[in-house]
Amino acid sequence: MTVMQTTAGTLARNATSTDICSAPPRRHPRPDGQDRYTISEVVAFTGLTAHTLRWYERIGLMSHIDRSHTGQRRYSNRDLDWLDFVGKLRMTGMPVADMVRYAELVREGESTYPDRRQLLESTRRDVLARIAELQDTLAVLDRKISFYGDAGRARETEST
Amino acid sequence: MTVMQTTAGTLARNATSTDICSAPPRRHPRPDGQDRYTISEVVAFTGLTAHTLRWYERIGLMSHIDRSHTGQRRYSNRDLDWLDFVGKLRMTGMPVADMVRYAELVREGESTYPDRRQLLESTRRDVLARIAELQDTLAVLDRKISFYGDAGRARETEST
DNA sequence: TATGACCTTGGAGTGCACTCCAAGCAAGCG
DNA sequence: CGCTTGCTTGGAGTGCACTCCAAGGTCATA
Repeated sequence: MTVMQTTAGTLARNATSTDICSAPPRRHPRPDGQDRYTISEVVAFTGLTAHTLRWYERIGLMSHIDRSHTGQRRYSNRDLDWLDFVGKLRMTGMPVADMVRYAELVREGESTYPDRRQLLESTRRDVLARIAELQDTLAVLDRKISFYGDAGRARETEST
Repeated sequence: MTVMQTTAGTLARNATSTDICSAPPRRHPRPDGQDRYTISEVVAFTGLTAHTLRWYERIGLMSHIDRSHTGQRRYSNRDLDWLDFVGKLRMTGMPVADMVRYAELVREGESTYPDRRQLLESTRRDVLARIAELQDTLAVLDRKISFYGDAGRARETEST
């Protein structure tokens, strides 16, 4: 355990260091203690839809969200951090099923550290490969763009 | 704009410069003249399935493929180049519908150069953005991996 | 207390990009 | 000639990741 990340003057010491581990330097909408966001607030913060948030919970991508006395969801800063991380994983192209697998590992506790690490390292390799592919693609695009070259000068002054 | 990237001594002069424009330095399986590949050969070269190849043709992502006297498809080196490029576009996350749009522009001839250029430039911007996102994700992964750190050392010696 | 915005659920529907199927034609081989 | 393998077609099916719906309960404001 023992988080310890000395990332300069981050006022982020917010991670309770239980499970989410090294928290990103994210500024939460409200400080810990008042972090009981409704689903629509989370929609506003994350850009996900309420449908998607409920669906994430149903499939086990999020552990059970805290509820108000009448059964409405109340998300915490921790949940926001998790959603943030899930967003990153999603960007890597990782299938949701694999993210659920990771979430399960997290729920199982510290004993799954090696598995989690392996999963992340394999993801890391995928990301590196994808970046390489994209850079390759970029080269192709540049070649074609320069071929079409000044032919495109005529119209469209708002090209940026 | 004016891209201008002087990428060393590109020996690429093979493009007939009709439509596909600046062809990538791809070595074709057979030289021009003997390039009448069956669908299963193209499957072997590209990794796509025969289903997908036929489907690409049906939706207009490929212009009509040459046929043998009995009606079987015979792909040319040019078709292979196009599939190569389509593969690149696909990697950028461009929806198939947009690729079809590009294919239509190509079919319409030189008059669409400006539109094609614009489309590619917008794609280029998307690619750059995606690379940036991925690099961001990489940083997050690295942070987490180093958190899980040596906890994962125990088993699995084949980590690479 | 009533109006309207917000929240709940299970289950069904959507859009994308394939992916497969059945029925049938064609070529090569013993 | 029959057999196998490969190719053809239109249309239907699949899997993923949402996305929406209907029917109803909750909450803040007038």
